[in-house]
Amino acid sequence: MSTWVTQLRKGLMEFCILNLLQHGESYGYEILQSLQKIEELVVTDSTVYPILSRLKKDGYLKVQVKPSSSGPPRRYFSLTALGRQRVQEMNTYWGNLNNGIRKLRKGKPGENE
Amino acid sequence: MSTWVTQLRKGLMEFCILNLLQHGESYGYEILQSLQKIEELVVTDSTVYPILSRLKKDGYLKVQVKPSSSGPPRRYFSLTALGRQRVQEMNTYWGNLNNGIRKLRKGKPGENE
DNA sequence: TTCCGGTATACTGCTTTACGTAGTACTGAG
DNA sequence: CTCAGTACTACGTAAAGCAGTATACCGGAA
Repeated sequence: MSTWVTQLRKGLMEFCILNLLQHGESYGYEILQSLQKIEELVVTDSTVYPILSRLKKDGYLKVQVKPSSSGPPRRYFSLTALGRQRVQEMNTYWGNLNNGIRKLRKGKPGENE
Repeated sequence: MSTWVTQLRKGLMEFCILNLLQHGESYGYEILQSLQKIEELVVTDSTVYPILSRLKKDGYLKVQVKPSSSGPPRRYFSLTALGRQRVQEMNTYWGNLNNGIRKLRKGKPGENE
């Protein structure tokens, strides 16, 4: 992966995972596969698991372990209230950021106020 | 600045600066001020200068020093052919990335193919 | 005139943080 | 026993940002 993309992803994978979990609980391995389906978001498990731990530690996710009939028990993660709020804020910021960048591309900022 | 934003910006500031320079040459201090005008892109000079050095070292920018009547000489940066190509690619990637994230938010990826 | 403070302009060292590679480990089915 | 499913960790790397440095010019005070 180009080094730029690696850098660009910082913070972004966390953002993606939180957005994914808005659709309902999921576990690491499944999240990983969901992300594989979008070319620009392909990641490895060593990226996903640390993010999940971090988000849990910070109170954005909660875990519930459930047995799997096809492997070790799954750790299902779901958003806490704090987590839902966080995604909201992140989505807002992401939108603004995109607007900013669009402005930047259109013309020098300040030329349109 | 929230730590998330700091991380999110990795790779992004470089992207922004290259896009800015598509409008014509500019020097560090001026680039800095152009970015200040967009709330989400406010940055300090200690972020901008290293990026400019890096981009020059990698052949994406070229420099031309010109005297200033109000301070030390300015180092004007402008895109090289390679640089122009790079911005192009980055913009494409950025567009795809946004699509991917939009998909992620709409529904679990894979549910719409 | 000389000095001084402020602004324009440029740079660097060090810290912090997240992604990614590589490696480990355990469970259940065939 | 091997393979897929599932989870985790150690370590290296690279970019953003804080804090500090340095130089050129200008306008006002002494």
